[in-house]
Amino acid sequence: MEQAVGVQSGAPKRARRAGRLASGGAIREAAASLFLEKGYQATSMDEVAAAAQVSKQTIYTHFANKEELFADLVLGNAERVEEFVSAMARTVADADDLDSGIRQLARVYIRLVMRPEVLRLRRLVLGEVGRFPDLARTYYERVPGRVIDALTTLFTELAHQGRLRLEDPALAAQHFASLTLGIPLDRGMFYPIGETVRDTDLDRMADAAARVFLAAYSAPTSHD
Amino acid sequence: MEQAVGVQSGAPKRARRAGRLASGGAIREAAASLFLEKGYQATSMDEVAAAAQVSKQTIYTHFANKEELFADLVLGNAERVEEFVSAMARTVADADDLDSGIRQLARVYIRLVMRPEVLRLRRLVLGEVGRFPDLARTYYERVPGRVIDALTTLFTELAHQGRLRLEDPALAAQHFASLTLGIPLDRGMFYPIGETVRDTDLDRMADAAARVFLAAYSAPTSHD
DNA sequence: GTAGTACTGGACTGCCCAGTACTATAATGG
DNA sequence: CCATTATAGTACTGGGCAGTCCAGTACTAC
Repeated sequence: MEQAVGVQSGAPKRARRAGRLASGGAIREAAASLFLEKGYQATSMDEVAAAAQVSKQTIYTHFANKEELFADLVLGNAERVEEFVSAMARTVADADDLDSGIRQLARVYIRLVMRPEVLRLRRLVLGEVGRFPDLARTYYERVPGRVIDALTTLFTELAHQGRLRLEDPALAAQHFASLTLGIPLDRGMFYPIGETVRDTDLDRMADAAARVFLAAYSAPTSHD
Repeated sequence: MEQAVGVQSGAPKRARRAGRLASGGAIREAAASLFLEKGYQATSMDEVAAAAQVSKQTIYTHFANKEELFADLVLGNAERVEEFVSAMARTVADADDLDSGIRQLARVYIRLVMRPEVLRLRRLVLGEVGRFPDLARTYYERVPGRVIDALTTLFTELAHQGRLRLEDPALAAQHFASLTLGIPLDRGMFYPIGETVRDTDLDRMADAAARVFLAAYSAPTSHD
């Protein structure tokens, strides 16, 4: 039972990466692709190493273990929500009137959430709620929860301006989010990717959601 | 390497089950509990056998393999949706007026979906979309999709009676479902069980959803 | 009583996987 | 030119798990 005799004579088959620690990015990418595709348990560290064209040992110099790699993927892009949050405020501010602003807001929102990688990430996190409950909670707070908070702030402002009529801005934000995402999201979660809804259909649904929202919340003596 | 010498001398430690095939039920129950608690991959057949107080071999006489046991759990209670579907129609028919009927409908709907075992089942199915895409699709069609269909039928009827004003009953059904379930469901999916929302809070949310729905869809010259 | 059936209990096979150990090689910095 | 560091490559450990096999036991029907 000889072990690690180490008479390696093979020629180097793989180009070294240029920069220091540059393989960290490749590992992240490979892990993201595999986890999102196959799930946490079904993805082995050997597969990640192969996909990243990296040795398994290298993964373990960048990440303590599989769980940490997973958490990095789930929360890694959470800051990018801020971009969307500020884009939301601009969308409404730049609109000609409130109706078209709300309609446009619904359109960008639903397109953001229905992106295949977002749906896959949601599935991934939900599937592991049992194993990583804290991660799921943190993800919810930082991503969908953050958007709801931003909507609440936005609607509070619009109510102060007399452009929306509402008592509870948080509730209105939830109603807007539910109406906009609603069924497409629920359905999209259950159906495998590749069956993405067409953009024109998403726009139609967003417009319908905006119509219902405005019927309940637009100020009676607004323009139009 | 002797194998299966078979000098079993232990006394029978476990009472035999009375009826023929009675252990099938015990296996189903144990599997449901474990799968819903820990997920598909993290649950071993040995655990199921132990929880059902049944030998592993017995499981394999009732179910061809782990996958089939899983599918049985996911789709096993799908027919029970019909009970809810007919209860829905009755809820509205029995109500004093349309507003209270819709409000009551929202209340029973949200309570149905927010039950912990429903949330867990949804998580379980979503987490395995990658492995069992057909199962996820079938589950969606038979359970949440079935409810949407029933709502569509109901709203079509109410529109014919002149009690709702709508062009697209399917869209209205989706809006009703989204408004009612919406955020509580989304949030409930991400947060571990045990943090169930109080019934009074659910009622408050249901009433608010009904209010928005009626603002957009109730016929202008209705009673009240 | 005899045959059939449902079951127990446990061993066993074959496989997979997270994480580690160890040696060898390339790039970088002094 | 040498030391350090990141990396490759690969074998290995320790463990788990699906599914099978087999010997033996209870219960039922005839």
